[in-house]
Amino acid sequence: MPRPRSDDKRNRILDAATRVIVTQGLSAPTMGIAKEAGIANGSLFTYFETKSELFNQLYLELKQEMASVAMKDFPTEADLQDQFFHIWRNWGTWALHSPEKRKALAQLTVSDEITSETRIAGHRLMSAIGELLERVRSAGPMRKVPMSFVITLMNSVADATMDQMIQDPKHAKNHCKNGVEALWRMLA
Amino acid sequence: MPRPRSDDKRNRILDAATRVIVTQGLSAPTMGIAKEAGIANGSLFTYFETKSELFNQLYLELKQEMASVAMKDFPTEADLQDQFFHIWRNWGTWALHSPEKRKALAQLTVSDEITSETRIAGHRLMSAIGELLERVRSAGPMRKVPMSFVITLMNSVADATMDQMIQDPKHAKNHCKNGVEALWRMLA
DNA sequence: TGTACATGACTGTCCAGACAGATTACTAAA
DNA sequence: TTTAGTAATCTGTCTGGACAGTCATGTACA
Repeated sequence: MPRPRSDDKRNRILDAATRVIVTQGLSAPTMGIAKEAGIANGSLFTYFETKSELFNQLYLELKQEMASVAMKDFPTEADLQDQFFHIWRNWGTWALHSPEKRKALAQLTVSDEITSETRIAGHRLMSAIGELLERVRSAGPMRKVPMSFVITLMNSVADATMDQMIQDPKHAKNHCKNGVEALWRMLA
Repeated sequence: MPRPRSDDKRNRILDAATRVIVTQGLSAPTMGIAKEAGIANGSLFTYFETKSELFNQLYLELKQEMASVAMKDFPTEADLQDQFFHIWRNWGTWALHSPEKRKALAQLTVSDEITSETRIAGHRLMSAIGELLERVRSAGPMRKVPMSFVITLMNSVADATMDQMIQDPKHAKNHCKNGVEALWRMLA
């Protein structure tokens, strides 16, 4: 057997990319990412064929994390509103603890390096939340509004909320509550 | 007097930039913008010192247009909700007629080429709408929520609405109504 | 006729990705 | 346990292309 590729190194590259993207944006040289990860820039390309590939993988990784964080300790038996508040709190906590990951994800989301296949795969990761949202939508004032619109709305309110929490962490809990209540008024 | 700089040419550059940004993103070569505007690439730099400068100017120009479109035929005497619906309809119409400008503006907004001074100047252009929004906020369930948060929320709902309208123009009017009603439930 | 704009070839810089040689993890025969 | 063999990764230098901005020359307006 030949020399194996290390998962650890792959993760170090993804982590490094996250950090570098936050400070330098998506135009950051691969060289910088490699250096930050503690490897030669050439090695980066054995783990990710192209820079674009790296960004797409990172997008999925971050989206994945965001989805699984949201569902942590999910209260299966609680009522719909409590379930929603739960997810919201999880997101808030995550945003406060990993502001870099969130920033990087935001940059990747608006980038056109991310292919539509990657985006679709990303959506699939969020399907559990989508189903929950669907149950809220179909019973409220937005029952005749396309689901895609409702998803977009939820995402933007969530984003705005997390921004506010990060910008003014002292009242984070309050902002979190304000955000989810605003969403709830909108769709329930 | 020497040969004068032409305002027309300046506008042609800004228009060209809008179009090129939509199809190629902000990394579009200045060469392409110049060609699209029908001038030599060198000339672009007599009108805008740097590429960054061009983008900042374009951002302001678009923001300006968006603000003035919003206030067109403003019903000074109507009640608050009607005034808001009016603005919303104007935005919708604009989005349908100038989808390119909207896309370009969206790209510029998230770019870090746009300085904070430019952003502040951009906000000033929207102050009329801000004051209106303030009157709604201070009388509703969000009266204890920071204005900055409310502005962000309005912007995201507006964005989501316009996206939906462009994506499915047949039911644009409906989507427009759905959007503003969602906003209204949220803050009034 | 002077002054500023217009032009497009040109330059210096930057960077993604290739490459050639060094290194490593692992296997299997001795 | 040692050793030789193998196939992959790792490294850092190198290259080819792209691109923002310059500049020398030409041109048009007052």
